Amino acid sequence: MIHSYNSQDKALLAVDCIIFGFDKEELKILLIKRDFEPQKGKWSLMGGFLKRSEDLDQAANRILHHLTGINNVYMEQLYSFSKVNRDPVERTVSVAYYALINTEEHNEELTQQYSAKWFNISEAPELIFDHDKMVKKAISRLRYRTSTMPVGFELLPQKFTMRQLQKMYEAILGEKLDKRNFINKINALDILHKTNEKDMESSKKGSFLYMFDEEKYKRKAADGFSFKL
Amino acid sequence: MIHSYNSQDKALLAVDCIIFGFDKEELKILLIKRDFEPQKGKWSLMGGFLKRSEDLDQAANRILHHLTGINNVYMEQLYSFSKVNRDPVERTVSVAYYALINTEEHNEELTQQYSAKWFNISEAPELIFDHDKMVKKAISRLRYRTSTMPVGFELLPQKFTMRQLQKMYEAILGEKLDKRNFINKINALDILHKTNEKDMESSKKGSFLYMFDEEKYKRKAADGFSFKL
DNA sequence: CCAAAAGTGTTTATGATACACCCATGA
DNA sequence: TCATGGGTGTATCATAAACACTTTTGG
Repeated sequence: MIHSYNSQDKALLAVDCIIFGFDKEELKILLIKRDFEPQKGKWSLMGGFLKRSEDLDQAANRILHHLTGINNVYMEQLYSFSKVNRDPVERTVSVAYYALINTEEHNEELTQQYSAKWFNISEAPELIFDHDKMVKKAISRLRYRTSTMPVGFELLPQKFTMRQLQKMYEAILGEKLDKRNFINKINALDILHKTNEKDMESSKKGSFLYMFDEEKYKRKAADGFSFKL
Repeated sequence: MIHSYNSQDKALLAVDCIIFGFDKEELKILLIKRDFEPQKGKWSLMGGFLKRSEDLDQAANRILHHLTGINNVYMEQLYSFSKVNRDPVERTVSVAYYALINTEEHNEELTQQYSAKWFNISEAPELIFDHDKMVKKAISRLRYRTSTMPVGFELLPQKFTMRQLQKMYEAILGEKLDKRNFINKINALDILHKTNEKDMESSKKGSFLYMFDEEKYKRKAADGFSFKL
């Protein structure tokens, strides 16, 4: 075994982002239509290459920002994909990240520049390379994550109704939930703040708006409380 | 954004292996004493660099084989570590893998060549670079994995007693389990095969040896059964 | 006055936990 | 005969799941 660094092969390191959004009913992903080879014209995840001056988290944030104009969102490293010929042009290892963003907040000019489009996860087109695998893995990780941590609020506006929250969880988990059990569970967690405001759009009666109380959650978490949906 | 591949920075891609073993009482990791710079003489994980001709899984297996002489063990990709200066010599991104092996089966000549040594996880020395972080993450992943999949049998001989199995889970989870509840749960899973043989080493009465019935598990899993310890 | 969504508790079932004694055997 | 670990079942508790009616109000 040779331990000298300079005799080693180097590889291109890419970062691909699975960008999740939610639009009242369905979980969505943001895809771009490639305007460059290879596979020009096909749909793919937004990606880019790692620079010498940044780590992978920074690269993922930069790439997300390029496409959406958004910073400071929930992002998590998913997995590194490395099949030798996964990219036909050059040996490239890709580290996949997934992000949760509020679809309302992205910069539409930018996404238009990239011919990006939101797709329901159930209706997304076939993607290039191994990107379909990445998406599949991202959904599975997201399901696990949302059931063990208060992750997902990033997909909603700051103030949201219980029904919106429930629909979001249903979209992520891919199953219907019981309304009363859901509310009981969420209330038992005691990490939401009920505002006095009502959302009047979805019904005549109106429904109360809630906010995620991150500080409260952090205090409880530090105190040994463990989130479990 | 530039899409040409050849204008991009390349990086060294390393693979580091967290190698877990179990010796009747304690969860252990196999560490090597570095005989090369940087940090010569310090303890570290076994690692190596990705070659052009292999993917990360293959690299991890190759590296594990180099140190232990073992092939075909349970291995799982953990996470990619990429802090810009994590390796002082050169920009290196390291993909961590963890493996579960039966400590009885490794090749001691090889491990001696590398000045490798087994440490109880609670007594392991400080490691170079970010390897401590890797180990911590590996333990946490291992705990999750063992409680949702029949993973861990790899740490035991093919035939094992209920008590050994329980001790193994206790070592991984870091907590004592109730003997009766444990056996009830394992039996309810119905994925072990009870042999007629007894292990006579640990007691005068002797205790029955069991084997993991992988085929049975696979059939059940394909049928929607989900492992839950 | 009625359609449409909001809000609200209790009962039942299931799974998790706690717990103690007899058995077999070699020394 | 006794010390050591092996083996076994039940009762209780906690959490999850099932379930239906009343309220509000804009049209």
